[in-house]
Amino acid sequence: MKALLPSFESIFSIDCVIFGFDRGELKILLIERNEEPFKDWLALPGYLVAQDESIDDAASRILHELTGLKDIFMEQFHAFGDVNRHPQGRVITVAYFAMLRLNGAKELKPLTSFAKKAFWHPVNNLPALAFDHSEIFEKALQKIKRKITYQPIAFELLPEKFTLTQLQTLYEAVLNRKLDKRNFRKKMLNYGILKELDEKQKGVSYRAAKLYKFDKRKYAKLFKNELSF
Amino acid sequence: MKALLPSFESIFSIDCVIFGFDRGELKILLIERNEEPFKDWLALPGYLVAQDESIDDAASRILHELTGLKDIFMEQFHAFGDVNRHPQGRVITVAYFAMLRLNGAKELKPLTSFAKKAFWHPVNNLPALAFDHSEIFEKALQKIKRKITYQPIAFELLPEKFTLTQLQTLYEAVLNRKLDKRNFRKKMLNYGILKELDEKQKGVSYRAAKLYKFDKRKYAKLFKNELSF
DNA sequence: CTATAATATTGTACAAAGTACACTAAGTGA
DNA sequence: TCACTTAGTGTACTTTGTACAATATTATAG
Repeated sequence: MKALLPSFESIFSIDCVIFGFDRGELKILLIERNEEPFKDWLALPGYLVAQDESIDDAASRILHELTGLKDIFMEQFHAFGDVNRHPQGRVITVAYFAMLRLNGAKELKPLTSFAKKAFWHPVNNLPALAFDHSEIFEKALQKIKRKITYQPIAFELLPEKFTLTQLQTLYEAVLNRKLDKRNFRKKMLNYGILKELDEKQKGVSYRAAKLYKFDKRKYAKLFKNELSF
Repeated sequence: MKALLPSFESIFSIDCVIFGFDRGELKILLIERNEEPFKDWLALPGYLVAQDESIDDAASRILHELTGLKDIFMEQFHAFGDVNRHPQGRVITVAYFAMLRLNGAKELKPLTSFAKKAFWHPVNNLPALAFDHSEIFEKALQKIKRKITYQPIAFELLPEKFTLTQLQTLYEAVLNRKLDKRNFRKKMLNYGILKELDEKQKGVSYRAAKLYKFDKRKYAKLFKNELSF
């Protein structure tokens, strides 16, 4: 397909901010770059969009190629288009985020040589990242902080069965502040979107907590109502 | 500046959804196109991004060239990147929105021949728009519906001095539902971000209402708190 | 078996915010 | 001065948010 107006052509990329939650810590997925510019630097998984793919498709493909992860639902959140954000030319990027449960200890394995490796890194103490990726990450963090207060995205980060304490720890990690235990439970249970299971936590050396599941049906009914913290 | 990886080049555009509020009606700014494709169709103001301008700068420039409007603060809200959204080739677009007061009866006058004219159109009964612009508009409308519930964007749509009834009518137009007068006033006045003036409405053939101003100082203090409707 | 250590679980009183609802006041103009 | 139109106001009730601490349960060590 021939472009119409060559003087307006730009290079276009996707960057992904993938959040995970593991042992009480919020993490994001980084790659170590294997190509210039910023060779050997840490960066968000990101690459160029081809002409024959939608940006949503490109996001899925790129994440897969750089990390091995497939079938991750990502949501677009911002385009970054400063002229000099890429040292070698004009590159506009659209950033996506996703939330991911880490329980399966999913294998991370780049499928291309563009990334040396992919790995999880705690969001606290992030090192300097390539390009404007630190800025992109910050914007994503702000986005999920807001979003967790009105949509049940937290459940995407937890294993299917979880305890209320785990849920609370996650909220605290994202919001970066302590919440009151009794009030948190009251509020969560009141929403009626948790299903209490007959099972209990296993393998802990203290009183085991009840396990819960997120009840998608009930949530769908309440969809217009928003949560707030 | 030479592009690095020619096979990844795309054309890149900006589209603007500019909301205005006039005589109780929510409106948006449209242009009539003067170029193929979609010649003579109505469309959102939008054009291509040059290689040497940031996307934010491009948005301001494009709005100015197509409508004559200057110094409008726009906020980016979504990128649209389906492969076939433009009939003649791959064009990725980033959409911006803004809120504008129409009181000054600002003159709309395209500076380029790309648009025959620019004009306000009520958001109800919008005609079919060029490209995927109807979809872009819908997304913008959803965005401001959400946003008006937690940020005082309503004030950008009203004249500097306004009555509480005008403010309420605006909220009702954006949210597309009736609100209770007493509760609305109680809530608004409670936020403490309105300054009551010594003036009254003029030129009405019934009891004149008090005029208010939005108090930016007080709002800034409360910035972390959000409104909700 | 008992004691200890660790976390799970629970309730109440108060404050703040949301909601439903209808009459009186003020200004205009005939 | 009367009729019309919109401005302006309050109360009772419900819901939600918030501050705060003691008891229950289980695992493990001795």
